[in-house]
Amino acid sequence: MIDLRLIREDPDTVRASQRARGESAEAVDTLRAADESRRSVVLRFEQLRSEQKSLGKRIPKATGPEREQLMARTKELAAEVKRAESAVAEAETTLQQAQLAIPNVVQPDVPPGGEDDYVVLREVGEKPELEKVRDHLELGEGLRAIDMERGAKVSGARFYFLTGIGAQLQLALLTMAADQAIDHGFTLMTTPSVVRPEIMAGTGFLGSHAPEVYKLEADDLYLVGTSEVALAGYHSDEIIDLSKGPVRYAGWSSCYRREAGSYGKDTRGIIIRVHQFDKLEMFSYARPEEAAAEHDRLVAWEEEMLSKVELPYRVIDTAAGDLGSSAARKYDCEAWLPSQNRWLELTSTSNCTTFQARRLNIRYRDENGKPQTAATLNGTLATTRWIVAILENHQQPDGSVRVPKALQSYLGGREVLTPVAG
RNA sequence: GGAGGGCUCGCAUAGUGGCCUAGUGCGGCGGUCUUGAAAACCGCUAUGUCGGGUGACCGGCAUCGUGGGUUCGAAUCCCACGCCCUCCGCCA
Repeated sequence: MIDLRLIREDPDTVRASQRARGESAEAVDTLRAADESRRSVVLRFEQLRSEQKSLGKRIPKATGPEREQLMARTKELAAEVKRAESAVAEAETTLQQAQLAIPNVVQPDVPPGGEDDYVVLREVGEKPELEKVRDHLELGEGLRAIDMERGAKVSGARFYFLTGIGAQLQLALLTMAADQAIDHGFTLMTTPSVVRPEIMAGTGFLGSHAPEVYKLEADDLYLVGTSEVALAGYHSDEIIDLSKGPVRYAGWSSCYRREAGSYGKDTRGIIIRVHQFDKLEMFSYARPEEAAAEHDRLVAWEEEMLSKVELPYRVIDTAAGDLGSSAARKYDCEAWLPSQNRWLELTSTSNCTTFQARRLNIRYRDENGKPQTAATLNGTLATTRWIVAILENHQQPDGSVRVPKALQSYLGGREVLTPVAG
């Protein structure tokens, strides 16, 4: 939810942001008008209410004709106050709708444009030179690590089993990520997979993302698509202490996504779109002035993980039109995918500035002890999808897969995963 | 699924129509006293929003789980809902 002060004091910045995203700049004026009309009806209500209260207080002491007169006047006022009050309620609804229609203000240096207008910030590592490229599914099936067929049999398309070494590999990866996060001062959390509507709405996923979200209709609850939702909700309606720097959580959870409208896309294996996967997510609460620096730290920690698993990757600065509604800036790390000769998103880190926290009412106290809205940030440290890149980049001609050094101790010292015969 | 209890300014509690401008205790902050500390005593101690000066200030209004209703007037009475807890039942 956008800051109304910004709309009042610097609407041009918001208009520019809307244009960069490819969205309506007029929405800014709609919001300004709603803000002003709300203020005027609030003023009227408060004046009437004030008169009603002060006259009402005189009634118990008044007698005779004075009392009659007061009663008559306050009775009138009661009706007027009621009308004014409903005008306020109406104006507030209008205001809120206009406010929710505007996504977060993008940071000034975010590239404008859509999905393909990202800027590559850096490319790290060497793409492997492979004579014969097997894709991750062929490799995974050879290792008896991935079972798509039975996933579909049991749960439908886009579900899978990780079996044996596949399950072990995921556990190793997530555990390594958790250890790294803990080393950097994060508090490890396992989080609820199911959340209340106000939490899901507060994190911004019920806007344009709504069709992506699983809803448990009978219970009016939602399945989370990332532990970001639960970790953002964790401190909702609280005033937290940020005086000693950002508060950091690492959430370990399964993630659920409907992937509506993506039928027929990326259907092979566990590449891009599956309904369920596991993730280790970083989440930071920070003072707004330190959010950009924290964002840089999050991306650095993602790169640390990528280098530990020895993957060639690049970092892109996502264009304005491809940002989620809560994000003011987003960096993605994409690993090389040999089987498709392209880059595959493995991590995504967003600076949501105060947008998400305003809606969830998450605040901190500034130097003067005054409550201020906090900034929130999130970033991926490892997911099931990383297995795809690891298998493909570290494959060997015989179908075996080299285990990156840092990961070996998490796999009982194994240096290579070898195909199972038969 | 059934039954019961609860929801008040950080925590704990008081408050059954106007004396509530929501009291008290704890905790926290500041001060007095003290060589220092403790104790004691004194003071302060929510959030949002609107308006005015637009500097750390002044005033109004709202908020006692949420939304309605009754009333000149609601923390208090009525209705609906939400959430938390306990017990019983059922259960991977």
